[in-house]
Amino acid sequence: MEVLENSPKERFQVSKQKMEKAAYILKTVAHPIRLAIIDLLSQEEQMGVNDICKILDCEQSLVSHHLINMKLRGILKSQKDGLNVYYELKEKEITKLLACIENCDCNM
Amino acid sequence: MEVLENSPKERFQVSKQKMEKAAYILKTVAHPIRLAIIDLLSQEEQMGVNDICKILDCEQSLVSHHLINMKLRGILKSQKDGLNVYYELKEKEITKLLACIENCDCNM
DNA sequence: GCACTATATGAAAATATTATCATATATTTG
DNA sequence: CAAATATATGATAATATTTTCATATAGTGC
Repeated sequence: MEVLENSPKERFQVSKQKMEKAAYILKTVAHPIRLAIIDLLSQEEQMGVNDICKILDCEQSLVSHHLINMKLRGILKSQKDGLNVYYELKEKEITKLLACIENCDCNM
Repeated sequence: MEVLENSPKERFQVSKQKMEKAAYILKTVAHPIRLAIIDLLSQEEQMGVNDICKILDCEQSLVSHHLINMKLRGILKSQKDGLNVYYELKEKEITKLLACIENCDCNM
């Protein structure tokens, strides 16, 4: 049984923080290139920067920026092997977002 | 049995479009105020603009912009009753996004 | 019609995100 | 060590999003 309840103000603060965190994750991911990267990495486990560039038909530098940013924000991790850097999903849960959105036809 | 397969290029185009659409929805929603509104409307079914303003402690004009934008992009719908305008989720599925994100602790 | 309330609108300012380009760094190979 | 390759970096430009403010519109009650 729940005994300690938060005051309305506390509850508000808690939910505010929660929303900020959620928005932060969503923003990190709300971009076609980034979603495509996540999609690739949900199928492929690991992938080198150049492969990603080729598949997405995207400039190396742009892809690199996106990868690094997503890594910084805790969505990806990477692993170096010689000249190559392999990126990987840090948190596979994130792929559920894509599934979740696909189910949600927001009549567009 | 699937007979017609897409060519790699077609497949790429399809997935590109899918990612753009998904990103569009995610962007619409990836903001603390908007998530808070969605959260409220997942509990309350319908809510007037002013109530939302008060609960979120947010300027009327700002809230209105967010509401109208989300409506425009197919996340909300609204209903007028006298002076008041009541907003409502158009697609309840969208609340699953929040649940989905909460499960996904992207170590932050 | 006047005052009041609720909501919308639009322009401008403030911020944040994304793309591009030139170049740096690091690793491998010969 | 020079050349080649893969990736990262950083500044800037291009764009997009968010906030603010002033004001418009529209409905209610007197």
